[in-house]
Amino acid sequence: MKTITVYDIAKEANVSVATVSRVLNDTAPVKASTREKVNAVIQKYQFQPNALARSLISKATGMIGMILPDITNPFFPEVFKGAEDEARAKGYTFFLCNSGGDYRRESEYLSALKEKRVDGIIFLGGRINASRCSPELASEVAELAEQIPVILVNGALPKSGVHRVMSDETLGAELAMQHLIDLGHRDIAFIGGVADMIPTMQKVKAFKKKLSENGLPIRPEWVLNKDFSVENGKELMAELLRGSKRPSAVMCVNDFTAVGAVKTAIERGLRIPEDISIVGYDDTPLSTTVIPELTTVAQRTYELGKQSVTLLHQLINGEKTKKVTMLRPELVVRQSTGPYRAR
Amino acid sequence: MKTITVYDIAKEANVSVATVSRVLNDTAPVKASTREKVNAVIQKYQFQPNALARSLISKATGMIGMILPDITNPFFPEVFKGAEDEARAKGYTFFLCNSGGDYRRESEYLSALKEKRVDGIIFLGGRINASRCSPELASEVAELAEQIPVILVNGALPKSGVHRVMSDETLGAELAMQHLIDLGHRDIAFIGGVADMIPTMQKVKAFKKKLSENGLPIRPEWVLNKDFSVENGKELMAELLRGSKRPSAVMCVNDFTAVGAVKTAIERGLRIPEDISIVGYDDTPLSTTVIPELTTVAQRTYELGKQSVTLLHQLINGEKTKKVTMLRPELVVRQSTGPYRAR
DNA sequence: TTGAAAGCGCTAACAG
DNA sequence: CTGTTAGCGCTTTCAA
Repeated sequence: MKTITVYDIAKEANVSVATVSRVLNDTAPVKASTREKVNAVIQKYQFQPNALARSLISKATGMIGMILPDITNPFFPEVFKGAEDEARAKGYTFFLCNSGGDYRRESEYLSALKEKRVDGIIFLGGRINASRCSPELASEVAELAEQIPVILVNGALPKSGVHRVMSDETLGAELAMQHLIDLGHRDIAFIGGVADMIPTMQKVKAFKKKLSENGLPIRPEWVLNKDFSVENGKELMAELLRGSKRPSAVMCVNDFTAVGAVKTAIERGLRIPEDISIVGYDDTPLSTTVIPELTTVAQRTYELGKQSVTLLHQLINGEKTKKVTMLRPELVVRQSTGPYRAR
Repeated sequence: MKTITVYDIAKEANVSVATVSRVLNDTAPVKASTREKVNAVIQKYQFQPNALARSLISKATGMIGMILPDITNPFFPEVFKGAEDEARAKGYTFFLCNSGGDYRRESEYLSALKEKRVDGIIFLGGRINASRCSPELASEVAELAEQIPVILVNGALPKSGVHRVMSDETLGAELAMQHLIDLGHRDIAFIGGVADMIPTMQKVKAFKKKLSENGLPIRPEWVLNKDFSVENGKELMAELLRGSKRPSAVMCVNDFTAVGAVKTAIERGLRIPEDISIVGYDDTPLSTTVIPELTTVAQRTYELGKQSVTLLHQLINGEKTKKVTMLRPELVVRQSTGPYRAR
């Protein structure tokens, strides 16, 4: 089936392709009668101009690429949704690239997106969370960012001026800790996360800082990392419970590990929050799904996506914007935390 | 910054653009020394050919569009992941379009994807689940499917031969019901879903069929629909519990409503499964997150995505494929169901 | 207002 | 093996 082009329209409407283009884009005055005639033919054939050909000339594709580590982690769909809602009005469509946090795949996608000439890229996870991101990996992104607008979400690249939108995870962790301390807890543990990923490091640092500030000892055996899964939450909670003394409160790196922690605690016959308080992070839908519902830190995930697009759009239009946008997280108190009770 | 093209490469390497193209695509023999020379220049400038220009000629973009109703529902990211994993190896990139189930937005995206000349489209939710999909809405997709390969996932269009990959939801619902009946339950309710959406209808039908087959009465007040949310699960469970007689088992349209049902049941002091059995549907990650873990029906979500791409790829290559691929769901027994106990 | 013609960056005959 | 050239489908001067 022959694809129909502006030439076909032009011929049938007895005008030139230039005129067809003009009515298509409303880019120059066209006599009303001519316009109607052309539109009629366009209607008749349901003609849609080839976006590829257009983009080839205009140098704009209306496409944004989003690279993220794991779309099955409910945090990311929320970011995506925020981004898409903001972008749709502006006429963008999204490439979604699931990197699995794998640097190789990130590179492949970066390259593919560049070839496809996306107007901008939103990058999450993977290398931009690594505490020691290799110079090659970093400069790959930094160099790309000089050709195509790039926004880093909740991450950073060593000595590169790439634009970022961030949730203040240090503050978030402090909020959670302060809450626990206000409830009278003194024996607090931290579980989950990857020790050399920046978000984890920031949280651990805030955790320790809050302990110190309040004259509480830091017990190394109460700072357990591994990954971000429910499974890991279970394991680490079990490990905590194996110790001679058990904490009265546990701060978790995210909602997944918090859920795991809750499950293990309950299995072991502990009541939450009477026997042990647990706080999550991210405020994913998961947190209201568990029993008891999770006290957690909301990092305004949706907003993260939205802001990224707003910024990206400004960048694409050549406007100057601030390098770092910091979003303020909020503590959401639900059922999994309660006052300290002496045993 | 000037974008560099094959001409720049050609000039610097002292060859013609044709030769550059040849080494780029390995489409005709090139003398080894020439090839090296060209490659060196390509390396030097980190040249990447413009995919738009390529696609304009080749009539293939390596892009697949996926339209789905709600990326924050964990069912869909899983489908996406299956699709992407399969597609990545084949060199495709994905447009992800979140329709919100809104027909208007579906149409907008359909149109945008067509303009962008995607190689194929995977369509989920929205109109293809409506029991009475208007002829215009249906033919919009059907007509598009004659120009671009389209796969419908877990849905259908009235009298249209569009290719589909489906999970057998009738069988799935029967499996769940049989399980409850085998456990000795006779007072079974069904909650959740939208009454005029096909997946809900199929499940309700299977639900009723199983009751009849086993000589059990169908109580209209025990078939409650509204939507697919956790909130709705809570509400409908509450309504069930308000009745004079309460069911000993509840089948839910999906895991969300099942979680809601579990929460309300526990709040009301019921033990699960001792006092009431609850079964979900979809086997989303949610189901292992709740306490007790959900007995549910796995519809092999990941596989759904994977198969869609396999099929789409065949269609794109002009191969003949069967119109309907039916995947067999499986019952996953966990903790939320148990034998009937007389009260 | 309108048309002719020159590209956008690349591939693919067709010659040599 | 390699170069010339004509497009792919559209927009955009430049003239008329």
